[in-house]
Amino acid sequence: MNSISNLVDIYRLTNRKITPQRLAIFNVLDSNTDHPTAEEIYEQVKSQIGNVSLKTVYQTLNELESLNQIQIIDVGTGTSRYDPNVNQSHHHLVCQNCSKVKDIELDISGEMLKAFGQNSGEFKIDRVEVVIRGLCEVCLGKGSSKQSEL
Amino acid sequence: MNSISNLVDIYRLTNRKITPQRLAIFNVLDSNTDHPTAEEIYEQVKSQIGNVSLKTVYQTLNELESLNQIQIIDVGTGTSRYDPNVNQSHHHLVCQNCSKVKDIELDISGEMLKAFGQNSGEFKIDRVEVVIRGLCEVCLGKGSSKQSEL
DNA sequence: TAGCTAATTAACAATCATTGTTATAATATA
DNA sequence: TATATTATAACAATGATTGTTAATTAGCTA
Ligand SMILES: [Mn+2]
Ligand SMILES: [Mn+2]
Ligand SMILES: [Zn+2]
Ligand SMILES: [Zn+2]
Repeated sequence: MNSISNLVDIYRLTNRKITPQRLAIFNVLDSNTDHPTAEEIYEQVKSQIGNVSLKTVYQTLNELESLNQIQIIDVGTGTSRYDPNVNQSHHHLVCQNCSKVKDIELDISGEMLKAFGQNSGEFKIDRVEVVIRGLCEVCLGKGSSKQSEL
Repeated sequence: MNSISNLVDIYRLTNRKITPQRLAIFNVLDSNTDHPTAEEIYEQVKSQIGNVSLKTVYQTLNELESLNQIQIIDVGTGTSRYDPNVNQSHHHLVCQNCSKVKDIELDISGEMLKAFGQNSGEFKIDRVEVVIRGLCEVCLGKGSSKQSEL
């Protein structure tokens, strides 16, 4: 994601209005590395500006994606995650216990991409997404098989 | 997935009943490489034995997964795919145009796994899933940006 | 082969994430 | 400040999946 001021510029240039709701959403996303859900973003925005609707949050997030300012990722946890990290190519670690998502930098290039291409037949590769499942450091500490205990 | 007769054995051994619905579902899944959705399996079963409920299909599929006889995969197309290929470790190609899912054999081992492990910090890796997005051979033929034209 | 019982099914309602609709409100600009 | 345009909120709707439960069936046994 660009900086908030850049986003404001982008919104102005594309004839979109700068509303308190949008600014608050930009703010929550800004350098956020938590891969929050729409609901989580909604809660944070609400605590900042009092009132938003979940619909507005979804709308703005979809808009930001179509402007290539965020990435909507689905790692199979049932809800989409919103990721402002679009400038740096990266992949994801997903905790099988607490569902937290963390970035991992992997160079999918050279040898790997070659190997992928060789096996893919007639398929024209656009992008490669790697999801690594396992246990995060927090869940490793506690017994590994427990469900998220508060 | 095991062969159908093996599945029947597994079901007998675990005190489950061999019903026409279940047999038909086994049959649809048997050496199926299409990664069908529950709905698609439901339609095929219905054409075979006349009546099933979608709920029964979902139930049986979840059961087969917990018996490790199929794999439920979510490649972000909004609906789960059911994959009987569990004996052979593999990954997936997903067409961005028609959403078809195809298997791809990739050796995620040696160099790659080492690289993954080095970047993953304290994270304990259980499994690595690779999703390769792009265009399948069929969609490459037609103009690439069209939606599935019948 | 008929009867018994536990397991299964089908019908239906419910859930959850996400999107559609629309009347009201707020922003940008002249 | 008035006006045009865009955005918001409230609410309903959707689609995939799961929950509930009464009726049915498979598999065993007499
Ligand atoms: Mn990320
Ligand atoms: Mn597969
Ligand atoms: Zn965890
Ligand atoms: Zn295709």
